[in-house]
Parts: sequence; structure tokens; C-alpha cells
Amino acid sequence: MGELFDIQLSRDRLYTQVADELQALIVDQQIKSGEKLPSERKLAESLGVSRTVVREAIRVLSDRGLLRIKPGCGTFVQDMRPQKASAQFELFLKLNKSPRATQELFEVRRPIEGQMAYLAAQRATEQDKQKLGQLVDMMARSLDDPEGYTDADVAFHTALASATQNSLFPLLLQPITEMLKAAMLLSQNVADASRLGLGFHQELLAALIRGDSEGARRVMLDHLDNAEQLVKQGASVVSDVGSHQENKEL
Amino acid sequence: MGELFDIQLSRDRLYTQVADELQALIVDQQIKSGEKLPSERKLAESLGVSRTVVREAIRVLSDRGLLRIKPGCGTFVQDMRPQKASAQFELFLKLNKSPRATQELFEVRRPIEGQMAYLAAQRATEQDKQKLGQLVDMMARSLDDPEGYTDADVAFHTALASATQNSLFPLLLQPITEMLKAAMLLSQNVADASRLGLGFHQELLAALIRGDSEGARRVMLDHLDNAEQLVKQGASVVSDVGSHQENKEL
DNA sequence: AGTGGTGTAGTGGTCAGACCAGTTGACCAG
DNA sequence: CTGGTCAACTGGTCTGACCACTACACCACT
Repeated sequence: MGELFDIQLSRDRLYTQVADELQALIVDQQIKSGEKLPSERKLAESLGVSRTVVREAIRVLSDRGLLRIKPGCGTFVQDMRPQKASAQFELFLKLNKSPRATQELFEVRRPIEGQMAYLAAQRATEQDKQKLGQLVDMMARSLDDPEGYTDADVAFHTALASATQNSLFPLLLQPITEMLKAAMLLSQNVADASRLGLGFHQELLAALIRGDSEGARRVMLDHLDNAEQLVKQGASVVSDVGSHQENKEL
Repeated sequence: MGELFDIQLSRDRLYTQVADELQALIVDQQIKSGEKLPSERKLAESLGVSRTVVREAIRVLSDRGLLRIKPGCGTFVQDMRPQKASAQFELFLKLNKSPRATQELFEVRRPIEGQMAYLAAQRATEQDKQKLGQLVDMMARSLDDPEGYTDADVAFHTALASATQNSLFPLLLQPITEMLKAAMLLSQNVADASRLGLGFHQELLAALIRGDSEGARRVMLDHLDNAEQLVKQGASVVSDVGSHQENKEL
């Protein structure tokens, strides 16, 4: 039987109140990026709390990426790095790994990266195209080096995200690729996986260069479908070799 | 001239080391969810640091959603709530509002929600469909109540994300809708916006019920394109009325 | 004037010890 | 078995202290 009254007031701790207050000031731009916060001692005094409380509040905001603590110097408001936003997301994914995790990741990756290819084909700068070209070359040179190939592969998709000229795509992509890196390495166990992947990337780049956005999306979707299969095959190869367990999924 | 040597070692603080260590234990499941951590005093002693350090480490992990602190009782490992992952993302979006923010949000929302509609049409349970139906009804009853309508609208899209049976979609959608709520309210300033939106949702639900995944995607994409225009028009109405500024975009 | 050393005040990092309020669980009286 | 009591423990907060480091003003030398 479910508990009645599982309410719990637990009125906010002091450090929580201080953290919220400071965060509000930062979000509302009342303290601008780069500005220095009053020292912990002064903050404590002016807020009527102990330095302990102020420190714990600052710790939290620092961990959220809003503050930068420079020992011996002071605490400063900081522009939040995108990485901070992705990191928490990534942590969540790490903790909630399910058997379906890889499939779920591909299901969200598909539309996101498809759109990325579409937009990048319309908006990529010369610099973007150059960068993408270099990364394809790097993949070509790393056909026999699984780690190097995977790194270049990830870098290619990241560069493509940047080429959309929309800052949200790199943000969304990062935790996804981070979670899939291990799986991507596995897929290198399948024969010709690298060569096949390279082909897709070359086609994608070609479509992108000729500004064929629908074509770019199409190639990307095919690539991802293929990659998903390879990952599953690669995983099954490992599990066959490693433990002789059956894998009825395939 | 760029700085040479802008390296900075800033070797990790003690509380950082402790936090990393504890987080590793949690991620590796060496301390399982629900388990109780040793008391701060015991942890401090066994790690050879002061209680201050342990507390600050625990604060950080608690803020990341890994720990739940029950005063007078102890500190426990906790399953991270999805909301924690979205919150940091949301904070980032709040801090990096750009003039293009709304457009960027729609650019990522389009493929994600399109895929959501597609998958939901294939996988929605009876319960999902019922819930979606109720929300459409609620929208219909709230045609003259902008706030109520927007709430029902958001709830519909959230329910749709759940109906994909892929936990990542609700996760991705939340920060997006949170950021767009204000903009959605603005769009209610445009005549017949609600009635138009309701129509799309009804069509979408119909496609979903007959299992027409491609149709559902199509309706969703049309709906979002329409919504984006309405948001822009709504914003311009406000700025016209509010400050008589020109809006050359339209 | 420019250089480099030097000292001092201020900052965050860490520590130790204390008290409070709340929870827990064992114990006991009814 | 119930309800109350009490001691032990937990996290929350406070205080005051010391450390290492930074910044900055000052000064002595060139």
C-alpha cells in the first residue's frame, strides 16, 4: 500500500537559499560574466550567515559552471561552457544504461543527425568544408587503426554539427557520441566496417559540397542505419567470442 | 597577441578528489542506489580529510542528483531523476539566449518531434492514446484561456514523447518546451492561433490512432512550421504594441 | 624611468571543535 | 502491544584558526 503523507517539507537549507539567490543574480545579469564576487567572508557577513554556508553555495554554483574559483584571488562569474550542459546529460545516460540504450540512442540520433546533414549542406562555410574534408582523409588513413578511425569519425560528426551554424546541435550531439564511442569501437570488429563507413562519409561530404541538403540527409540516414547494424553485429561478435552466450536478438 | 603559457595546473582541490572518487563508486555500482553512505564524520576520518571537505564533495554530488541528503538520518545514493539532466541543459539555454535562440530551438525541435510523432504512431499504448485524447479535449476547452491552452499544449507534446517508449525523448523535449513556453504564450496573441493549433493536434492524434506514422510525422512538421510563424508574429505584435519598434523581419 | 625584490593585505582551501535540531532505535512503563 | 522517554547519531550551522597563494603597493637598485 502506498504511503499517505509522503510529503516532506524539508524547508530549504541555508546554503540552498544562498545558491538560489546568487544564481538568480547571475541569470538576471545583475552580476555580469567576468565580474568578481565579494569575498566569501564579506558575502557571509552581508548575508548574515557563516562562511561555511557561503562556501557550500559557491561550490554548487561552481560545479554548475556559473562561477570560476581562483584560489588566492577570488571568485568570478563565468560563461557556462557547453560542456557543462552535456556533462550532466552524459552522467544521466551512464547511470541509466539499459539493454535498449544503444537502440534508444540511435533513435534520437537519427533525426538529429539527419537534420544536421540537411542544414549543414545549406550553411557550411568554406572552412567547415575544409575541416570535414580533412577528417574524411584522416578516416581514410586510419582504416587499419580502429581507435584512430573512431576518433576521426566522431570528430567528423562533431564538425558537421558545428557546420549547421546552430549551437544547439553540437550540444545535443556530444553526450550521444560520448555514449556511443565504445559501441562504435565494437563495430570495427565487423569486416569492412571502416571501409563502408568511409564511403558514407565521402558521399555525405560530396552532397554537402554541392549543397544537396536532401541528399545529405538521405546519406546520413543510410549511414546511421548501417552503423546501428554494425554496432549490433560487433557486439554480438564480442559476446560470442567472449562468453559463447547466445544472442537471440540476431 | 595570444598568451603563451596560459596553462594553469591548479591541481585538484581535495573536495574535488573526494567527489570524483565517490561519483566513481556510484557510477560503477559499488554503492548501489538506496544504500546509505557512511556518515560525514566517518568518511572524513577514513579518507584522512576534514569534515568540511567531505561535506563540500557531498554537496556537489547531491546537486548533481546522485545523492539524497536526509538531515538527521544520513546520506543515500539516489537514482538520478531525468529532471536533473534537463535542468542543467535548461540553465545553459537560459544563459545563452541569442536573438536566434527561438529559431535555433525550432530547428532542433523539428526533427526530434517529427521522429517522436513517427515512433509514437507505431508504439503508443492504449493508455497513451487515451491520455493524448484527454489533452486534446483540454485544449479544445481552453481556446479562450491562453495559459490553460499552452499548458495543455505542452502536456500533449510531453505525453507524445512518452508514447515513443523511448526515455530519451522526454528528456530532450523538456528543456526545449521549457524555453519555448514564454514564446508559445506570445503566439496566442495572433487571431485563431489556438483554433489552428488545435486542428493540428486533432489531425496528429487521428494519424497516431490509425497507426499512420509517416502521416503523423507530416502533421507534426506542418504544425511546428506553423507554430514557428505564429511565435514570430506574436512576438512582433507585442513589440509593435509595446514600443512601436519596427520589425523588419516581417 | 625602469627593473626587480619585498612585504603586506586579502583570498580561497583546509582544519578542528563546538552546538543545534532532527531522526533513530532501544528501552521501559503502562 | 502501546506509547513515552532517552541516548546516540546524523546532517546543518557557526566560529576561529592556519596555510598557500595572489595581487598590489612600495622601495631599493640600476
